[in-house]
Order: sequence, then C-alpha cells, then structure tokens
Amino acid sequence: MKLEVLSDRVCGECPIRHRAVCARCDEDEQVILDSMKYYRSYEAGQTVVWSGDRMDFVGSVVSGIATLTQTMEDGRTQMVGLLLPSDFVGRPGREIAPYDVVATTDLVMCCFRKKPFESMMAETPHIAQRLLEMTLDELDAAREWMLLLGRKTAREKIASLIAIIARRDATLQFDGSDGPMVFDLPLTRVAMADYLGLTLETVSRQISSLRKEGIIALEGKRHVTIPDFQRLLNEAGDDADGGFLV
Amino acid sequence: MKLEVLSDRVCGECPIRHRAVCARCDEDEQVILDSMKYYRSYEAGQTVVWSGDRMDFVGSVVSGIATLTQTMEDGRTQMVGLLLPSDFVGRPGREIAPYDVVATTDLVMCCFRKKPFESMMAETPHIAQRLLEMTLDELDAAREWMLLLGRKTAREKIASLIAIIARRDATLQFDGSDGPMVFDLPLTRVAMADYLGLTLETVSRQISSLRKEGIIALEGKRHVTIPDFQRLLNEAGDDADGGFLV
DNA sequence: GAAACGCTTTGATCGAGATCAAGACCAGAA
DNA sequence: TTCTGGTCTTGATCTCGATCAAAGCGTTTC
Repeated sequence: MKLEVLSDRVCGECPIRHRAVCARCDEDEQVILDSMKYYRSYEAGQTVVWSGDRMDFVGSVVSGIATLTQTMEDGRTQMVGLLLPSDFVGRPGREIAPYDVVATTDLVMCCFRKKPFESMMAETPHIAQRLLEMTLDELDAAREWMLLLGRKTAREKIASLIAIIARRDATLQFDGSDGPMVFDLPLTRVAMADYLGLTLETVSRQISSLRKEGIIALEGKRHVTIPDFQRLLNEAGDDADGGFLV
Repeated sequence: MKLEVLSDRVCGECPIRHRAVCARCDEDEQVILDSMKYYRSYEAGQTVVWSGDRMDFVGSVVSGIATLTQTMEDGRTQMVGLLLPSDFVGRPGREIAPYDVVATTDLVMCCFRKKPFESMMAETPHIAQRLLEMTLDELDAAREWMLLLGRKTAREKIASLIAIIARRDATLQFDGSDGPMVFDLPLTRVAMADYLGLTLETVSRQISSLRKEGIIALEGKRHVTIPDFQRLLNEAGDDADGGFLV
C-alpha cells in the first residue's frame, strides 16, 4: 500500500531520522544506510515476527505501533515491550527471535538485512553508540514496568498506562503544558491486559471506574480526554511527575 | 579488609576478566584500564548507591552479590535486577542513580571514575561493544522477569527463582550434568519477596510447600539441595529447559 | 545462663482480582 | 432489515495471595 510512496523516500526526510538507531550517523554513513534500507508495511493485526523463528532482518519502526509479547505453553501471555516510531527491532548477533512482534496498528518499518547491518555496525561506532543508548533506555523502561507489574494495584496499573500513552502523544503534538489532553488508545482491552498483567475484565472495570470518577472521559471505546493530568498521575502511584521524562 | 590484597591485583589475573565490560579489550587497552581502576569493598547489607544520588563512578561486580531496587513513596519496593560477578553498575552519560544498589553479601567492585571511563569508552569501541552486548542480555533478563511478575503464580515464581540461582551456581562450579545440585540461597526471604513481587509470608509458605513435596530439600534456612532439576523446572512453568542459557 | 534481635515459619482471616457467565454495542454482510 | 462476529461492559462468585498475628529458632551480647 504505502510501500510505493515510501520506497522513494530518502533518509533526509525521514520522520524518525533524529531519534532512530541512525540518529548519530554523519552524511557519509547515512548515504550507505540509505542504499541498504528497504521498507516493509504491515496491516493492523499482522504478525511481524514469530517467536522462535529465524530473523533475517533488523529495523526501525517508522510509523504505527507494534508489541513485543512472550507466551507460555499454556497460553498465558505477557507483553514485554511497546514499540513506537523510532524504536529498534531485532538484536544484532541473534539468530532466533525470542518474542512475537505484532503490528497493533498499520505499521511501516525501515529494515536492513541482518548480516550487512552487522558488518556496518562493526565499522560504524555511531550506530553502536546510538543502539547502546536506546537499549539502556529500553532497559530503564523495562525496569519501570517491573515495578508496575510486581507492586502496583490494578487501578494504578491502568492509570500508569494511560498516563504513559498520554504523555507520549502530548510530546508528539505540542508541549504547550496545560489544557485537557486528548488522544486515542492504540491498544485493545486485551492488549492492555497483556501489558499490565491483568485480565481484560479487570482492565474494563478499572477504566469504567476512572471514568465514573471523572479522572478520564471516554468517547466510544478508545477516544480519551484527560481533564487534569496531575490527578491521573496521583492515581498512578508515581512520585511527583511520574518518574523520568527529561 | 580485602582491599589491600586486591589493590595489588592486575587485570590479567582478574576472575571476571573474560566476562566483564573489559572482556573484549586488547592488551594495550587493558593496560590503560588497569591504571584507571580501583577496588571498593562493601559489607553485606551496605548500600552501594542511593537512588537519586549523584553517581561519580561506574564499575563491575568482582565478587559477591548486589541488588537493584526501586521504591515507591509509600514503601512498596520491587527488585529490578540482581547483580552477579562481572555485571556492570552505572550508566555512562547518566548523572543521577535511578535505583538503590545494595550489597546482599560481602561485595568487591572494580570501579572507574565516570568521566575518565566515558572518554575511554568514546575512544575504545571494544568497551562500547561489550557493554551493548551485556545491556542486551540484561534487557532479555528483565523481559523474562516481566513474564514472571505479570503471569506466573507464587509457586511458579519461587520455583523459577530457585532454578535460576541453581543454574548459575552449577555453571560456576562444573557442567557435569546430572546428580543433585547443592547451593546456598544468596537472598533473604524479604529479598526474594521483593524480587518476585510477593510478600515474605507467601515466599516462606511456597518454599515450605516445595520442601514438603520433595522438590527441594533444605538444611537450615539457606542451604538447598535439588534432587531432580527437571522436576523443579516443571514447577517453574517454563518450557523445555527454562528458556535460554546458551 | 538469660535476654535481645533478626530471620523465618505457620495459622487465621480478608480482599483484590480472576473466573465464569450474560448481555451491550457497533460495523459490516446478506 | 436481520444476522454475524468482534469488542467491550457488567454482574456473581471464587480463589490466591495479602494481611494480621503469634511463635519458633539461631546468633550475638551481656
């Protein structure tokens, strides 16, 4: 679908140019990556990578949202990462994918075949440096999530998730501070449950509860308005402004 | 205490030389690190770093065990990492420590002042490469832990933790496959509870339950024997051999 | 020796969230 | 229009792990 449009695109006009794994590259390096890259599109619901399968590429999310999930034999599943534009998928040096990667919305990825990318990385410290930085950020996020999974109540979990999504959307749009925040939840109730270590019924109940108390407002199932962000943060159990943003 | 002995030690005879952040360095690089490094010792129970404090050094665990914990204002705590020999503490480029680091046993660390280490890292791809590798491993471990925290039962959590500690100890000692595994738990019941997202009472009850069923045997509070490792793994809810080790 | 302290175990009870079950809401297809 | 399938909400009940409480055990101190 969008593939034709995108395949013409050069890195210079890429929307994630300054945040992705290639962010630190100078012009020469960029030219090489530009010639190596190719785009892939996925529809909402499609699986990008199956856990246990061989993975012959790595890449960055250009637009859309994907999830990283782990599943036990009996079917219990836990989402272990939420991939947003500029996030990196795949691990250099790894053959087999350890997680399912699923497109939650329509998704476009900027991909590189694994071998060439690995050689490029060995010669280009800028890429390795940026990847290290991004991986350390992901590790922080994973650890924040461990606190949520291990110690927060259902209500706090929901409030935390909504706050995280809201803050991200706010960052993307404008950073004009006050006024109500408005956005769409990019996840189904099931996906939220898988992320939060809850059941979908509990997710639904807690969202209803926050709605009844006026902490959030809902239009339809997905469209959310937050009249007072600080009030939401209080429900999330985080200190001050919800951890680190800066 | 051990400080005197250690301060004479050269990197060549370091027990973690081949696994730590310096593992990839060649001899020249090693010599520089050798001259920069200094050892620090901590007693069991001492706090190495306070969350929120400025951190002026980074370093590797040489011997002993430390924990990484996060705490909410109301006192709920979650352990987000277990630091074993060769693990790295601190993030280049970060000023403020986001977690408490606490020595669980007597601990020796090989430290570098942050600024010099950062400059060294900028000039030495070997260090950045190895750190990336280690960080990716930690990210995998954190994600495995997210599955445990979000979806496993109390019994599965305990079995998983014991299995992980057992496997690590087995790796350190010999890889002769069969026969009972014997080792000491390096954590108190409270620490286990903080790691697993449980209360200490539940930890104690589940350990008692595994003991009564003969899946583990206990001498005193800490000394564990596992007669049949596969049986323990079945209780952990992991597939096959408990995920990745290779 | 006894006392004090830290760590652990065990028991009794409670409650948050899971589970089971039904129905609401909405979009697309016939 | 009705049917069908997917997503979400709400209710009733149950259960696992939390909470509250007491006591056991080993080590250190005096």
